[in-house]
Amino acid sequence: MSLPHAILTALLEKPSSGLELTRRFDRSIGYFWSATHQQIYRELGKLEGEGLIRALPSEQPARGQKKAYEVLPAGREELARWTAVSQDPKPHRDALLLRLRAAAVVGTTGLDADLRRHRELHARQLETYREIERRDFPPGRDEPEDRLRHLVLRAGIDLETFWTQWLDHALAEFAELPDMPERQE
Amino acid sequence: MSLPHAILTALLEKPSSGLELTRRFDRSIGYFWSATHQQIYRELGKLEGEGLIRALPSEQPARGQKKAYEVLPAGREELARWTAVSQDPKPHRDALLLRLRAAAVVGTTGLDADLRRHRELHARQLETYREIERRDFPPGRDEPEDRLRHLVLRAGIDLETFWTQWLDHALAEFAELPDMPERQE
DNA sequence: ATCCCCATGTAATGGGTTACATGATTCA
DNA sequence: TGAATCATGTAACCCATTACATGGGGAT
Repeated sequence: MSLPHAILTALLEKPSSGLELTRRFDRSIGYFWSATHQQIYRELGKLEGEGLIRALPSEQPARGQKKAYEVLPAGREELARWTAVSQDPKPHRDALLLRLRAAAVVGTTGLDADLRRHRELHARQLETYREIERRDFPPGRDEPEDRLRHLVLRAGIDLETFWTQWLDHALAEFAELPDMPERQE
Repeated sequence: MSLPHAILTALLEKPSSGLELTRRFDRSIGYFWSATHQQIYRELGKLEGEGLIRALPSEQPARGQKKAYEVLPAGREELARWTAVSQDPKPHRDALLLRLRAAAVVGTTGLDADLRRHRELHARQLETYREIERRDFPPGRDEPEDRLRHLVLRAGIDLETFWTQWLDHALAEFAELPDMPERQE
């Protein structure tokens, strides 16, 4: 139940059309709450129906036409309410860890290539985050909003750092391991 | 598409009934691939239909009766195939980070209490992991299967360590922040 | 007998993913 | 005018979540 609130946040930061939102979900918000354009359009329709946002009164709302939305006061209130309310952390799901556990039973054949690939993906994401940090949070500025957003970015940086290091560790273990073909018991 | 493979792994480690599987998902496998008993029963039915597992031929399969399953050779092959195949990492979704970003716009009221709560939950999970490590991986043993499973546990330990530290950091920032009521712009 | 817990399920709902459809604009 | 791209959507399917249902066994 967080997609609508992700959209409200993004729209408060800057009123946008569906496609602009989609692009911003690919870049920034989506780093910790991903969404496809289909989800976004569906949700924009719902939010408008509930009176939390409205289409900016400009062009004709025909099919191929841009339609920008802005947040209404009710939407801002809903977001503030949701932000303040206590929520339990969702249980994780990590397919790579699951595959390692499976590999302990059926053998590690083929896994290390993918571990290397994941390592590179995480390293690249880490580099992306560091660029954003250099660009958006140069030393010196410290408005409260900046500090909060920087904190979020820091979580991303530290998580990607963890994963690259852990994968290095895992690959080192793999190098020492006997090949572990899948043994029929 | 990983739940069936999580179940195959668990059943290879030890043939079990639906409820036993549910309990083990609550304890160990579920730490990185959670599932409820409804999901598990549904999936057990599917896996049996596909000929990947079978019910152990023992008791009568009446409604209130235990029914244990074991993995068939086809199931082991499917798991080995899935383990070896390259997979893209799924995009994350983290509601807490999203709430922080929302807080940068609508104010931080009420958030720090929940940050503290999350910190305690992560600290407790970390303690659980450390106990498992002491119990299951005492110094000295290093069968290949153990090293893989230990590697997975290490990921859990390091992730929880990261979160407790990051939340400490976040709470320290909050303490310094002006109260940031939600300002209407 | 009744109550509670164990064990296996069914049904309804909702969100996410993938594939496809349609109109508008731009450019060769 | 035809192709490519932008922009907004629809539809179908799958998976996860929540609530409920049913039967068996043990304890008081």
